[in-house]
Amino acid sequence: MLKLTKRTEYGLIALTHLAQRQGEVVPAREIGDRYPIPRRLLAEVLKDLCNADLVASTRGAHGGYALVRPAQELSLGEIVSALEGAPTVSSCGDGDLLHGEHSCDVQPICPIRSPLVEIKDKIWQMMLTTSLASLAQPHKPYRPLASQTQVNGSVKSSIESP
Amino acid sequence: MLKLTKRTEYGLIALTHLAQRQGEVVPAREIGDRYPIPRRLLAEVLKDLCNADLVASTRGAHGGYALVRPAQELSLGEIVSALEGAPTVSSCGDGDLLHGEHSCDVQPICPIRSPLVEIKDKIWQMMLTTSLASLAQPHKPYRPLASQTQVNGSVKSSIESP
DNA sequence: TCAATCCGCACTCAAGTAGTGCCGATAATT
DNA sequence: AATTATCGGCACTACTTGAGTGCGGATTGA
Repeated sequence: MLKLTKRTEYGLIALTHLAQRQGEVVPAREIGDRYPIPRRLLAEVLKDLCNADLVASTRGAHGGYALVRPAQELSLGEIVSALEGAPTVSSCGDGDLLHGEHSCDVQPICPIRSPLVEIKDKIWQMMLTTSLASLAQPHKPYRPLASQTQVNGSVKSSIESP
Repeated sequence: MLKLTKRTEYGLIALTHLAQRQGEVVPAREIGDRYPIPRRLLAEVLKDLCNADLVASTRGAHGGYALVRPAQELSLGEIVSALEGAPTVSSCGDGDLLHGEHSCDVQPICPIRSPLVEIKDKIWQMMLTTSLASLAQPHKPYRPLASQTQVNGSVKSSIESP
């Protein structure tokens, strides 16, 4: 339903916490104490981040986790990719579609493949160009993008649905 | 996992088809014949689009569906919202968060709420400013956004994951 | 040795998604 | 009036994914 999972949410919280103690080795327990995240799940998430080489783990007493790169160089895209895979948006178009390849059972007459892929890539690009550091900062008020595919007026703002 | 559902995919196919016959009343059967979409599911999707007043239905023989507005004035956001609700991205921040309200069990120390909401809104804004008409057109090659939160180099391009 | 920590396997439970069946209501055609 | 093509609504099954948990083993510092 186009939403990020709890895993990602927890991962972002953990990474943000690690970012605040850059250079230090922080045990998972400390993070679990500070935020209402199920300990066991947090461990799972940290393991994934470790496998993706976004954090480094130290075992044994006084062990824990640490960022392998400064938060400015960690993109949201990498984090999401590590925790739930790259966003796909549509079921077709998961391959290397920017260059014309595809495999989709609605093909070859599927009229929406390429545009949907374009949307996927927009989202993905945004994530790749958003750093963990920028997430940890207090954010600026939202400012709509200058979009290239404008809708002629009459865009409803009744966005939320039950 | 940050993807649109089949319902939305089918809906976009159907709407694109309707857009090509703007003004005409097209039976669901015609759409079902042209694309490998389960008939029954397609009917379900069209019903939802009808309830959301994106298409109008005519019953009886020679009945069918038609767009209520030209495709240029139909936003992707409206369509997605009709078929699967507005994107939430994070579990917290589903209310009117642009103006400071929130309810989240990780609050008040959740360090990622606002930024995640910001991301959600970026995605949402993109969908609201993308028209159905632009989806139906052959798309231009992808061009990265000029983003305001650039990552310092070293953004991996190994995007796809198993 | 002991305690704190990470590591790995496997499992339950709930929720969401995909898809289907059936029959009634409506309306043009004959 | 009967027929046929179409939409409308209810309810159901099967599958996939997500959230969360238990347990014991391996590693390392004190």
